[in-house]
Amino acid sequence: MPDITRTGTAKTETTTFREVMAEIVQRITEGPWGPGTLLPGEVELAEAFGCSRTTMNRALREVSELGFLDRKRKAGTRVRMAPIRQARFEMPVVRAEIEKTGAVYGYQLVSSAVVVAPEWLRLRMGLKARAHVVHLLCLHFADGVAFQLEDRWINAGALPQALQQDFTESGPNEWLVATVPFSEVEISFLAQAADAGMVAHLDHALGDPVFCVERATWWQNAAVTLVTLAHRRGYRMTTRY
Amino acid sequence: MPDITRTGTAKTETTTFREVMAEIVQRITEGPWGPGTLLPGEVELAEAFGCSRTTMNRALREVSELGFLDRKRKAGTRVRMAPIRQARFEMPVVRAEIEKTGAVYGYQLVSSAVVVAPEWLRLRMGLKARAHVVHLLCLHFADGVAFQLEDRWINAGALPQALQQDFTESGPNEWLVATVPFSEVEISFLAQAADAGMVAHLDHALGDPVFCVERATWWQNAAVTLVTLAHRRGYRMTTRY
DNA sequence: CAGTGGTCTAGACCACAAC
DNA sequence: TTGTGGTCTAGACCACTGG
Repeated sequence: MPDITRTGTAKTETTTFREVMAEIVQRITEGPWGPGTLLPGEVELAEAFGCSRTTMNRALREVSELGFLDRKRKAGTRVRMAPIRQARFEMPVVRAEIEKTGAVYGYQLVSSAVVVAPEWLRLRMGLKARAHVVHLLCLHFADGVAFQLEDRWINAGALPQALQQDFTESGPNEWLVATVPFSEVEISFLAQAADAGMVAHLDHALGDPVFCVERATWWQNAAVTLVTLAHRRGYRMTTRY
Repeated sequence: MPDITRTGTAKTETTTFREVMAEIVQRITEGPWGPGTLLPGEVELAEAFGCSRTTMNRALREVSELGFLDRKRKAGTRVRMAPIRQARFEMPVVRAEIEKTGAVYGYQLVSSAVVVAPEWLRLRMGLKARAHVVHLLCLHFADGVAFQLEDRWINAGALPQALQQDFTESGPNEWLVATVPFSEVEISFLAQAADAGMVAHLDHALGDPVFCVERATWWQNAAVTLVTLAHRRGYRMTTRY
């Protein structure tokens, strides 16, 4: 057996953990390692693949993160009976999402007000009684056609700068990500019946099914903002894996 | 903020990469490393944190995967101006989703038929003309209440066993994941108006907004199955990060 | 061209969990 | 108790890319 190890200058390319990953995935999806198979230990695999245990460990760890493997100490590495079906959606800023399709992005502030938080919002975000919030309605256009209606609440207690901010030229989202960049987020996808606001600004009839994304944001345990993004007819959020 | 530190009472004197991660994330979110900051090199950081460069590399890599950092050779490691907003949804098998809430899972086959694929399906999945498909309607219950309506098409050309399979006792999903375990998947989320089938089996009125998940699956470039999962009223798909 | 991250290695100790 | 994965280390070479 010729020496294939890393220092060799042979034509055999160095064994990288990505190659090992690829081989493992292939053995799982097409090869001999069907669902439920118990894989050999790391040491044995490393020998068989001609790499160090460290490299094999990384390969197995990453394949595991892809959802194919289940790893437990002492129990070993086992091919999952069913892969972990996890969908990963990138949530770009609306502007980027629209411009990526080649369309021209447009923005319009529909309404802006400072109000006392309604009760449902206080409960939803954990606000104090009589907390003041900024309530915004904004429209995002793709090539002049309404694409998304943004209904946003900003907690003025946590973010008093929002009271002074001017949202007539650019949306609150872009201002927020620059101001409160890293925060805890809860995202929901849901189907909603079109209300008057959506009918007025999007191409919907009253009661039409509307695909909505709701995003609540906290920063250092304080509620920052809650936003509902209503999309135009036929919108779908898609991903592959 | 996700809990990065190891669960349990790790008391080791050695600096683990999770601790390093936690510290880095804290410096980014609350500390001195605001958006745009250029971090010191790995070697310098490793010294400062009292760990090896390998460990620091792993910590930085994982923080980077969380979406906080942007790493480039020669350019160095920089704090992102805006975090990568990505939502990650786990898509459990319905049974698991229902049983996780403590409810009792129930299943019922509504209808089953072998038909020639309609044109829209042929186009959607890339099937040959006159391809035969199995068309199933199934119901999933939580504590006896209809939870999800499954409208599934299976390509009999790619999966002839489906023609013999009996789906009266358990759903096609569980059979499929055991038969075609790892495949390429396209998932869409959308809002649909309730049709007659949904009205008949779920608690919907005609035209009600229904949250649907559509999943198309291929295996080795052959279309396997297309399924639409219609959910009951008020269903939301939620995730935190 | 040179600096930074990307990765590999060999060896070691440890934590968890199955037996 | 013991086997398996989890992780750390020190040192090394390499690949990409900014200046």
